[in-house]
Amino acid sequence: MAYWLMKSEPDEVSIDDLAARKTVPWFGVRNYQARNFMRDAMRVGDRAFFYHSGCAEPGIAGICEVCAPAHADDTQFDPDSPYYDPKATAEQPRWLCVDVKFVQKTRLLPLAELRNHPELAGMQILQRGNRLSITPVSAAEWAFIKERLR
DNA sequence: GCCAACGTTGGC
DNA sequence: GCCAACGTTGGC
Repeated sequence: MAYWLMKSEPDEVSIDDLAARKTVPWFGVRNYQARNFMRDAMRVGDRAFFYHSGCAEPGIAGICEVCAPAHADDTQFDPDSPYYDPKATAEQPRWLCVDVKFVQKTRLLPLAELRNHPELAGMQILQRGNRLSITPVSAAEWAFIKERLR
């Protein structure tokens, strides 16, 4: 079982939205590295920190769990979607998503606080210029952060 | 709104 | 295959 950090803009899907909907497809990933994590490395049962980005209070907002393996992201086929990709076809989808289910909402653990812990300095999300929306989290980082989410 | 960093595109 | 230009991400 592996651990992850998954970014979402709360305007689009917040931890409260996930709590209300129970499960959501992780649609809208348009980066090959993040797609490949979903396709090749994420497994049902993996857990992830649900991170709010692009908002007033960026940080970890909760925990979710992968509940379906990677499948075609429907938004790539929808001309009305901002995630539409004209080069994608049903036979050869380009973009995939896993489904995640709600596990718990936590206190908001701000990005600034993550940066304060030397134990977390190696986290990919904290590296300069990092933009990847899905990043792996080590077991040690997972345990350290979970302890501080109470 | 600004800006640094990064990924993608497309001409050559 | 190179690389400049462009668009996007995301914190501040």
